[in-house]
Parts: sequence; structure tokens; C-alpha cells
Amino acid sequence: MLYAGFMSAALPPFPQPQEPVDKPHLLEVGSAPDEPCLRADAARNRARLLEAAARLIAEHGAAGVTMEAVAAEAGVGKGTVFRRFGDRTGLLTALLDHSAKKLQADFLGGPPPLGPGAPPVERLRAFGIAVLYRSAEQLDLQLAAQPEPTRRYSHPSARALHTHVTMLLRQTLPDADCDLLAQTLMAYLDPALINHLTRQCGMSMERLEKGWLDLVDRVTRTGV
Amino acid sequence: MLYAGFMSAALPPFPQPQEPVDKPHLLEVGSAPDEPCLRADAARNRARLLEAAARLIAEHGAAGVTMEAVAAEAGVGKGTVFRRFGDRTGLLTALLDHSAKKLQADFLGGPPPLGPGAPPVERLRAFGIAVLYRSAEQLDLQLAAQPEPTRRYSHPSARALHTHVTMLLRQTLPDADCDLLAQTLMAYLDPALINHLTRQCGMSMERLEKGWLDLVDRVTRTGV
DNA sequence: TAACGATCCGGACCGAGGTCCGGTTACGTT
DNA sequence: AACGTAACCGGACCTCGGTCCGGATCGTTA
Repeated sequence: MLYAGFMSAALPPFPQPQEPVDKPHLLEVGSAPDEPCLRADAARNRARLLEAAARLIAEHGAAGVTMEAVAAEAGVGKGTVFRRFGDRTGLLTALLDHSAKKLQADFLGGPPPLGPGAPPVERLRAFGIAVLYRSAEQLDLQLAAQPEPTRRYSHPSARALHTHVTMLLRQTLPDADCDLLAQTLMAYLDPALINHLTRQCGMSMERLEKGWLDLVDRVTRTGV
Repeated sequence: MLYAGFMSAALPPFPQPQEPVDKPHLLEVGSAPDEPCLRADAARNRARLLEAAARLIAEHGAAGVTMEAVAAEAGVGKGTVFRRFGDRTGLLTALLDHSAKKLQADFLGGPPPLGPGAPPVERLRAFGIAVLYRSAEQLDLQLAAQPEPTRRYSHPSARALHTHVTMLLRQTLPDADCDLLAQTLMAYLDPALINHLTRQCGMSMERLEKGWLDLVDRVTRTGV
């Protein structure tokens, strides 16, 4: 099983034709009981689609899989795919949802140094390493799931990570513009960059890791 | 006139069907006299296409212009557009070529603090500000011209900037992994990020500017 | 200037993402 | 159990980026 999170939330009363429907519900830790829950057939199809996508991607690579093929493999109409996941990015993102939620759980409530309990800078270091390796594992999928430039940073998952880094930074550098610094740190962990450095420049993961630790040091080094 | 650089280089002897043809010739400072020069009609059409594209983009925005429309506006076949510029990204990049070359000339041979003559850190500061404002001016075009994640960092223009930053860093931090640090600094100047921060988060350019100066300080701050 | 070959042109063609809407199905209600 | 409606399904359809190749052009050589 590569996927998870089969429940999803529907939009407000209005079934306005062709809208996402499958918002990434990260960070919704026990809030509003707002889960209309899919109709039985819809849920079944959703599951089938994720399975089918995972199968095809394992076989042909994320880049070589067409939406129509996924629909066919799932024994479902093309419209159903788009109704459920909005667009290609949405489907791919849903496949990453499991590991995304796990990561989030780890740094929100897991054991130190990733989770609470360790000093902020320590957590920051661990965070980077964790993200680095997670991205490396699923590079192809991460790349294929990357939305167009306009949406890249507004994506809920990206914002969650960014928010966390900002918080850690603020605990260390109360007077700095942590929002911007966090953005910079996150940029270092961008899958596209990791891809470039490892596959096109031939750098080793160890080097990237060292680079992260060094970067964190430099950024958090308080005044001269 | 928004465009420039009407000359272009053709590929080796073999006219292998459907290949770029219009490589961005940045960094070719007076090297090989390797410029077969386009045939008259080809050059004429290239110019027409750039004009047409600039017109349409000014009118409908970079995102709302189709390749076919550009071809039509230029009174040319669709195939001609792709033969000349390879793909959509290629055409958009060509439109940015003028300002790209100007920027490059400025920091390679212009007056300090951008050009040689000022201390490296000073040049780095000026460089970031310059790139920041250049991107802000042509945000839409820069966004639309951004290639897919896999090619983003390998693009010649990006590499040129990166190389320069690396050099400046190495003059300041001879013992650091300047390649990686440069990548981080460049990431701060990514058009997609600037777009997000200014238009989606509502930050001011002044804040971004301060952020850059601060970042450069932190990164170049030599050991405790 | 006539003829020839390399280069280029154009628009029909293809594949893939995304949309639409008539028909179908699930589920609460009576 | 029959019914009504909201939600869902499917696949035809559209658009747009990108490809292909027969035919037209340019520039050169004789």
C-alpha cells in the first residue's frame, strides 16, 4: 500500500460542477466534524483510482502515466478521475498524502529530535534531514506532483512545512524576519533542486546533508 | 521593442529535424566565430514572431497567449514557431533574452558595486537587489517562461547566474561549499517565490530587499 | 541566368489534460 | 417497498502544445 487517507471532504452545499473535492486535509487535527463522507460508490472508485495509479506509476514511472490510463486501469471513466482529484497534480499529491501526513505527525508530535522536546535548532536540523531523505525516496513522484509555479508555494502541504520551520526559527531568532528565512530554508529542500544536485550535478546525499546543517548554522548564528 | 538578439546559432552540420536551433548564447563572450546565421526568410520570421508574441502578451498577459495565436499574429505557420524556438518555454525565454544579457553584462563588466571593482560581498548584495527588481518587473513573463521542474536549474541562463554567485561567494568563503550556498541564495530570487511573497502574501519589495541583505549577511558571516 | 541542394515553411495531425452534460445510482424519506 | 433528489458516473468533446513531411525558398555555383 503506497497510498492512504481514503476519506475525503466534500465542498459546501453547492455541487458546483467540476471542483476539487479532495482538499488535502493536513493540519486538520481534530477540528470541525465537517466530513460529509463520500457516497459508497465514490469512495470505492477513489480507492480503485489510487491503487491503479500506484500500480501504473510503479511500472512506467510517474512521468509516463496518463490520466486516461489510470482511469482505464481502475475501470472507471476519465471524468471520475478529474471530479475526484481536480487535476493531475491533485492525483499525484493524493498519492503522497500518506507520507506527508506521517512526516507531519513526526515533527508535530513524534519523539525528539524531530518532535517537540529538543531545542529548536536541533529540531530544525533533524527536520531538514528528514525532508531531504523523504524527497530523495520519492523524487520522481515529487517532481511530477509539483504544481505550476503560481501554486507551488500556496499548496497546503508546503505551507504546513513552512509554518513549522517559521515557528522553530522564531524560537531561536525572535527579532529576525523568520518568515523569509524559513522560505529560504525550505527552498533548499525543494525536490526539483535535490533532483538537479543529485542527478544532474552528481552530488551525494551526504554532501546535501552537510549543506543543510551548515546552512542552518549560518542562518541561526546569532549576531556577530 | 521588448526583444533583442535576432541573430542566432544553428546546430552542427546535421539539420536533425525539429531541434531547438535557438540556444541562448549567454556567456559566449567572443569565443568561437560559430554563427552560421539564419537564412533571410528565417530571420525575418523570427523577428516577426518575437514582435507578435510581445504584442499579444502585452494585450492578453503571458498566460493567455497560445502558440497558434502567436503564429497567426505573425502571419506564419505553427510549425515555424516550434522549429525556431523549440517549445513554449523557448519562445518566452527569447523574449527575456534582452534583459538577461543586459543583467549579465552589468555584473560581468559594468560599474561597481554590481560589476567588478567592489568587494565581493558588496557585489553580492547589489546582485540580489538587481535580480529582485528585474524579476518583479517581468514577473508574469518570468513565471510563464519557467520550464518544468526537471529543467529549471539546468537552464543556461540560471547556470550563468549561479556561477557568478558561486564565484563571489568563493572569494569570501574559500572553505565553504559555495556551490550549495549559491544555490540557496539563488532560490531566494526565484520568480515563483517572489510572486508568492508579493502577490499572495502581500509583502513589499522593501521587505524582500531587506531579507536579501540579511540573508547575505548571515550566509557570509565568517565563523563564530 | 539557370539549375541545384540545403534549408525552411505550413498546416494537417496526434496525444494528453481538462470540461460538460445526459443518464444512472445511492440513500434518506414516506 | 416505492419514490424523489442529490450526488455521481462516463465518455464524447474541446483546447493546446508539440510533431511530421511534402512542397516552396533561398543562396550558391556553374
